[in-house]
Amino acid sequence: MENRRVRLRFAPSPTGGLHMGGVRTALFSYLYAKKLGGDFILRIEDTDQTRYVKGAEEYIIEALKWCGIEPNEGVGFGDGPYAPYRQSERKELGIYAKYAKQLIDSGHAYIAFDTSEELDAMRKRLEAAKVVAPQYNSVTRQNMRNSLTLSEDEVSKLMAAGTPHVVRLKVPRNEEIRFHDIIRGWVVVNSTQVDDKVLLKSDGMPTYHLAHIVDDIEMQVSHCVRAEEWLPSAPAHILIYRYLGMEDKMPLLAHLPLILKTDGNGKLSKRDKSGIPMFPLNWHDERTGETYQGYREMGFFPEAFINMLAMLGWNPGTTQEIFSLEELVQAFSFERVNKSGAKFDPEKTKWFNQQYLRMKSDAELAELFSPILKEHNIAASPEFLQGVCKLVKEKAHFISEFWTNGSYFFIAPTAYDADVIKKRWNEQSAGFIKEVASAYKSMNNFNAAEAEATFKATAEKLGIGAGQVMQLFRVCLTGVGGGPMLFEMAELLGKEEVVKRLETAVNSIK
RNA sequence: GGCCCGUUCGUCUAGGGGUUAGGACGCCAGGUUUUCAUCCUGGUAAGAGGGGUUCGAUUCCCCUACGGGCUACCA
Repeated sequence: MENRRVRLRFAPSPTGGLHMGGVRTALFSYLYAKKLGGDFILRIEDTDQTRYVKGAEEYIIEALKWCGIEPNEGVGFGDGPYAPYRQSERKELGIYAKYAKQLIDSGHAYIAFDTSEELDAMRKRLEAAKVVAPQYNSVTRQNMRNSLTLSEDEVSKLMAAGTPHVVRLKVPRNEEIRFHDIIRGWVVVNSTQVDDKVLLKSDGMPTYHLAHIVDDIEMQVSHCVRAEEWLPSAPAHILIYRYLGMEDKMPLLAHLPLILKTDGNGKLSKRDKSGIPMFPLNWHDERTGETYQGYREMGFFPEAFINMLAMLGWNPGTTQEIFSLEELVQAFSFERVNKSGAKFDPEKTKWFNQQYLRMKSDAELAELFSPILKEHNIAASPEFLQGVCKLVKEKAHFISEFWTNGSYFFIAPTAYDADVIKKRWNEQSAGFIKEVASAYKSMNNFNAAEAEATFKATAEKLGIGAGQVMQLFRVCLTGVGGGPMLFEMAELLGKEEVVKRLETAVNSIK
């Protein structure tokens, strides 16, 4: 345990799109592994063949790549010294059966032949009898069909006949199980609360309980990081390690708090009313035909997504909120992870994206904006594009807003905000706009400062307060009442275009 | 129902026996920009309840309440 290499694994099961809670688990594991110069491993836990979803594994890999938290070992990342990293493949190697046998041989596990009908009947009986913990355990197993109640002869006979059976953990009665969690401290549970967990299913596949322990042992995993929902089964896991004689080599445990729904109560669901995605990338569920939007597709930067996720349940202990991945690696520790679940906040999530948007250079933004323009069949020079980005970035949360709020940079308006017209347009307006247009026309050096000076001079000449006509001028130029710096915008559009737009506006308003 | 985990502004959170209980998002107000947005400044708002321990408890302990998780041959 001491001085062993830091090795953390992210071990999702490919049963659907990886949601943000899973990404956060991966993130925290990645951060800790990197901080200590250890390994970050991706293991695929595909032991449930009935829930296996095609494409899920690829999705997980792509999502980790997009997030920038790439494993250095495991499925999709070049494997490594402990290959294979897919549990279905490891099962073929007989790894789990070997450990199960060891448990049976040492008297800590047994074979059970009960059918699901018999199991159901048992539970019904227990419930009817108002038994406090209706489960397969040290007392109820005495009335079931297993290698503990059947004679050796009967067992061999059933086995020889190929009778379906499972291997169960023989959990002792009334024993105190203590374990330490890095985030929660000491947790104590009485073994009477733990049921005789199935270790090996009747199809020969291990359950999660056996599989993850075997693999964590075999793969030299040092820390087992997972969501809080695993806390109740941790005592059973302690027992398995103990019976395997590996308790002293057990990974350190860290149970992460859950991410909760934005509205109301409960844990995150696939779809959320907030309009913020629950998945890193678009996820198409073939079974229902539904597509869930991803952060990537909605226009989030991976850095913003990761930053937001990191602050959900963890904090650096300072007031710093914006962290690059490298900074997170440096600052992270499980000691600063909260114990309680966190509702995630859509507004703050957008705010994070805005922060990252503002940090980008105009050239980078132009690069990101180009594909959107292409979709609209618009071509523009890099200089013009950067100029637009510079002006529109201040109020945007997403690159996509560059288009929704700034398409007028590329397409002259054909309609003018009716509210502003109604409020500001009067008998003087047309004359004023015409006057400005003609003044601009004769200018040689058309830039923001000159355009503004000329604008004001014209207003003064006509005896109009500049403030009265500014917004009107804006509407004539862009069609809308709000937007970036007015005269900067005029400079960018250029004299020709400005004059043309003003003239068009005068002719079409009213 | 049982077991486990949790509970500081609306949300994410800091702090921790004596603090004006701090920050961020949001919201509100003022200022700048003779428009809007940005930006700046300020404001709003919190330790579930009840018992202890203590000179003193948001902080430690207990109970209750509430929230969450688990209770499968799913992970």
